[in-house]
Amino acid sequence: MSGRVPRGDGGKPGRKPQERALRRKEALLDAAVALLGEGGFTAVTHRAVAERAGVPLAATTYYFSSRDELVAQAFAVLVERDLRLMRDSLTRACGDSLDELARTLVRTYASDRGRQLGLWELYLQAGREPALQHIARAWTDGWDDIVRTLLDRSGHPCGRSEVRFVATLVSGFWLEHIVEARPGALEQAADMVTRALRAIST
Amino acid sequence: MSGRVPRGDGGKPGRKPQERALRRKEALLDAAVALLGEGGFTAVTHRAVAERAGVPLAATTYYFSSRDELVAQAFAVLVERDLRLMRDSLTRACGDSLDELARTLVRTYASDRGRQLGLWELYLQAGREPALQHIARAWTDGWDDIVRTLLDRSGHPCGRSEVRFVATLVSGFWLEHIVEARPGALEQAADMVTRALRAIST
DNA sequence: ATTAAAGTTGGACAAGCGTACCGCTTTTAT
DNA sequence: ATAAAAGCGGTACGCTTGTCCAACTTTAAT
Repeated sequence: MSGRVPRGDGGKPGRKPQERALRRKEALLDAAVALLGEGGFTAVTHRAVAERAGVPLAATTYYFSSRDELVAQAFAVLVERDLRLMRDSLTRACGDSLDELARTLVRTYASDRGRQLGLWELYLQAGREPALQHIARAWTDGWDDIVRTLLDRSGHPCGRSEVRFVATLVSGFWLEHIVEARPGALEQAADMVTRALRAIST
Repeated sequence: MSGRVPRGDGGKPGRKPQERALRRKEALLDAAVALLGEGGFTAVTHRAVAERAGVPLAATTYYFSSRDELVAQAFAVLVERDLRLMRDSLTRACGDSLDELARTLVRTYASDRGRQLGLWELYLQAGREPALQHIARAWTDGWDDIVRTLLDRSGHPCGRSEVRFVATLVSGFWLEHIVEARPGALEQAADMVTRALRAIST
């Protein structure tokens, strides 16, 4: 038999993967992530991903055993990148005042609508596919962690419940803004978050 | 030519639609709504809807000019039913205490996971398809209205911002619970909502 | 040098999809 | 009665999809 199954990750040593192959797999994931942001879940097809990554169609089935696995890995990458971007953006500018803090929280969420839509789409998909569950939870946990760090550093340390409170509220406003794009929603959200912060800091 | 286009809604009088046809269209919408809850957006195909409704395939294209329109109308029906169910359930049991109010708010959200998943799925889809925008907004507005009514009747009247605050918070917790299904999430959510209500009632 | 694994690829397959056609029956206004 | 509109539905077209296969080349351990 010829070379099937690049690495099920749990088998015998065999040969070590070649560098070019790793780059190809990465390119495929990048393409999948980009497509997911542009056209959503249904846009991530084998052919579209392959063409975008500049590789032949058959390469997609060589590196990913199924479409579900490709989508799952793309979801994981997307979550990882999103959390890092959010962390970087939030830890940089960090004012002391509650109002400024709220404004920073809300503003950061407002970048790259397509990517965020894709992210939420996959998050929702996790409600039906158990294989995506742990990635969805990792997103929530990571976001909670960022909010906690931010609150701590701003001189408003608080418990788990309060963190969940702020994180969920911001996520909720964010989702609404991404989907409905109502004018002035961002400012209102910032006001509400300010109020929430004031509520938990007493 | 024979009978094409049942009613573009905006044309000449022509003939009035027959009763059996209306029931059929309703059956198709019911089937679409059910399928959307069971299998999500992608499960709503012409063939699946037709089979479910007990009508031949061609009937779906007769009553709906395209799949997008079928999905859009199913979305509208789903929103309408959801809001009514929520309104009925909430206005019935209506305690006075903040804690009881919060618990009622959260508990009501916890019914029929599949239907809720489908609803959120379509809501998110509205972020990409402008045709769905007004339905998504109707859902948000309707939910806001229910929350306002509930707060008013419980002796905690408040302004628009405060209503948005509570509505978004509850929706956020709800969405998390539907997707991630973490144990104890409902109780935590109720506590947080209680805290939020206390924050806005002072 | 040999050999087996890994990587690579064009092409094909069955299945499912949205949609359109067109002959047919039923209703209804005249 | 008659004709037009509306309802009806079997069938098929063209397309996209996920997945697979068999042959080929490259890599690396022996």
